[in-house]
Amino acid sequence: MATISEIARQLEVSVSTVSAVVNRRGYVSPAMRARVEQALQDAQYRPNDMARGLRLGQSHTIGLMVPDLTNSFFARLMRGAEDYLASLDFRLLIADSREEWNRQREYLISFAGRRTDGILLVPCRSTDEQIATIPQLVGSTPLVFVDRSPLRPIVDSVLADNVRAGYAATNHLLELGHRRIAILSEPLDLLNGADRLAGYKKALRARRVALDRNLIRFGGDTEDSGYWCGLELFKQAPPPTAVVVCNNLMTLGLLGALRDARLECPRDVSIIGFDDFEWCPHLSPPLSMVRVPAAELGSAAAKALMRRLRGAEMQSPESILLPAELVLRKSTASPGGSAGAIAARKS
Amino acid sequence: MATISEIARQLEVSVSTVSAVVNRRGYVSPAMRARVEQALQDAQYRPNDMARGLRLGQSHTIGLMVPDLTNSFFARLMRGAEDYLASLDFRLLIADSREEWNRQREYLISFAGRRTDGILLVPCRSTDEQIATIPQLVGSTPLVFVDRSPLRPIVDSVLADNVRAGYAATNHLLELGHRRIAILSEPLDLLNGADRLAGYKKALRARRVALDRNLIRFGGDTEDSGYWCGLELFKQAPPPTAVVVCNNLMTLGLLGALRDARLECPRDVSIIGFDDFEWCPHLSPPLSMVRVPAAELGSAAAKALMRRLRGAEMQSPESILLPAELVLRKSTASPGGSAGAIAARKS
DNA sequence: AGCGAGAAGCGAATCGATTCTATAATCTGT
DNA sequence: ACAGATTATAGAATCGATTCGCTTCTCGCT
Repeated sequence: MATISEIARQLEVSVSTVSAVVNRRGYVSPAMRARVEQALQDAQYRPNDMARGLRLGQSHTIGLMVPDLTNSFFARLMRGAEDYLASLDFRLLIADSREEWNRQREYLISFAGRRTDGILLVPCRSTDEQIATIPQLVGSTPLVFVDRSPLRPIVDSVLADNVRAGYAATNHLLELGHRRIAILSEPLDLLNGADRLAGYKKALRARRVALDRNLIRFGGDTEDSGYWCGLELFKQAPPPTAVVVCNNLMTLGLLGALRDARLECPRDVSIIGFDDFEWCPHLSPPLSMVRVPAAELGSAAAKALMRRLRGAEMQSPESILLPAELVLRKSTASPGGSAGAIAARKS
Repeated sequence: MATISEIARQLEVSVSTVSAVVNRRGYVSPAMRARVEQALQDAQYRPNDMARGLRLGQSHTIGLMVPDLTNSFFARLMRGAEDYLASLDFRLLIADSREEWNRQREYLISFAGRRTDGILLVPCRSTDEQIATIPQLVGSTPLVFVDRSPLRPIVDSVLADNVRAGYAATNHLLELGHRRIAILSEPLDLLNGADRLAGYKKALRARRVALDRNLIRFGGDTEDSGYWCGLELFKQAPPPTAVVVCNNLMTLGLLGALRDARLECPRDVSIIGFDDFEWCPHLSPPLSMVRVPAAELGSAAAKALMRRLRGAEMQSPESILLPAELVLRKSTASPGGSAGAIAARKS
């Protein structure tokens, strides 16, 4: 592939002239410009981004790490970030930690090695000590947490308003008349898991419904964990009449557990999940969900990161909350068994 | 972030010595090695990949472009490629063309600019002329088509055995007794769309069932196109009793069309889709699918690309076909209406 | 003692761009 | 016609690594 100095030699001009043409800056006569542009065309010249990045000390690249790219929630988040960044002519480097700290670690080091200008991180589950090492891994690269963040935020974060979302989901079930409401929570190591559970507790307290520890289960971000936690829940006597499920994969798992326990939704048990996805309307039954605005999280995070990049270096960590929306379909009903699909409303 | 020469100056040694330690090559005394390693540790040194790549003339990076990252099929394909490449210490640069030629074009140029060592391309729908320009966009970067390829392959490609898959799906319906079998095909600009349709035709011919042009519809890779094509199909008199749908998004759309046309699956119409996905078992009804081995496509393509990279430059284009598998659930039955779930078998 | 081999480390060129400075050429106004 | 400004181009340093060749030093062997 042609280099700028090859072009210059061939034209018998200096590299600085060719560079001036490529970057449209400096004084170049129209005649010279035309001659150079023709040569660039002919040679299929593409500037070497590594050389350019080395010289400029920046790569025009943002790293984005998510815990599971096959989860459409994160794919949509990525699109939101990509749309915004592409408009500023930044490229996105995508990495998938698969919820494994070691992968995440390797990728962060790789981001640092490539000198990405900034990093958007949906952190994988990890211990506090691991989280604390992140700044050392990425050096001085600006970083923004998206969707998930450590309990004690160390840098900017962009999250859904999970307390309100958890509250709204639980409250909807309470309004339908449920009193034995279970929750399939995420681990509490990250803020969104903790916040959703907090919202759940808050809603119960507001209605003076006693908290039953047996109705709180902790799963992971897998279908399996939803399945097994679900089976355990329904083994209890009396079983819960409704379940709040804190992410989409666990929701699918719970659906499987219902099937195997020969329970019908929403007749025997109501379900409300998190992280709406495209095929929810086609499931049986069509699932009521808390729709977390994935794409908006991505773009808002990208925006926050860019703000850090240009100036604003030294400001204290900031946390942005985006509202989530309750989408009601057919998986929730009154505990008696009567159909109870209620008009959708904002949380 | 520390550079190699800063480390060298601080230690009062030459950069070549530090480099030798970093890369474990050349003669360095144990004492010196220890001293340098300590300094590297302390300074959190990470080699600058841009500088290294510039010098070495290679980036240790492979570009992967897919038409839709929110489609779990492509996400799984990506994982297959990533797993294999990570084991060789290559990094993956992921791009999402969103089925738009211009995006794909920009990303390919960006890949070339970064001097990716190779490219894995699931091409977006495009005209023959557009396809023909691809080699110019990427220069001499080795390229492998994955999952989709142009009708006349110009470089290596790794595909599913789509003729056999289309044949198997259609044949299954024929065996159940269907005679009016529609197909929701993809456009014929790329090989897999054409091949699946060819398999369909071949199966009909083998059973001496006449081809009805009205039963062949062309959609895109969207839920919408599946919905509208589906509505049109069922407006006909007599309507088809079964449909082969050539990708997963159209399948979801068709499901919506069935609902709106008040048809029940499989009682009124049988459906068999392509590109199995995780939540198929939870749909209503659980969908029978042709499972295309997404991860295997990804890893096989990565493997083929690496083969090109080390030697084998000058060999003629090669095409690898991977078998697809028929997964039968509850969306297919005999046309009379009797349930007809049949034990799964290999295609 | 003399010689060569190998070890240990240094210095400089190089990759492909950008950009500052220097210089040559042209133009402007009086 | 000439000082001074402006325009057009060339040259060289620089970014952060790698790597080749060179020098110096230490041994071991005869």
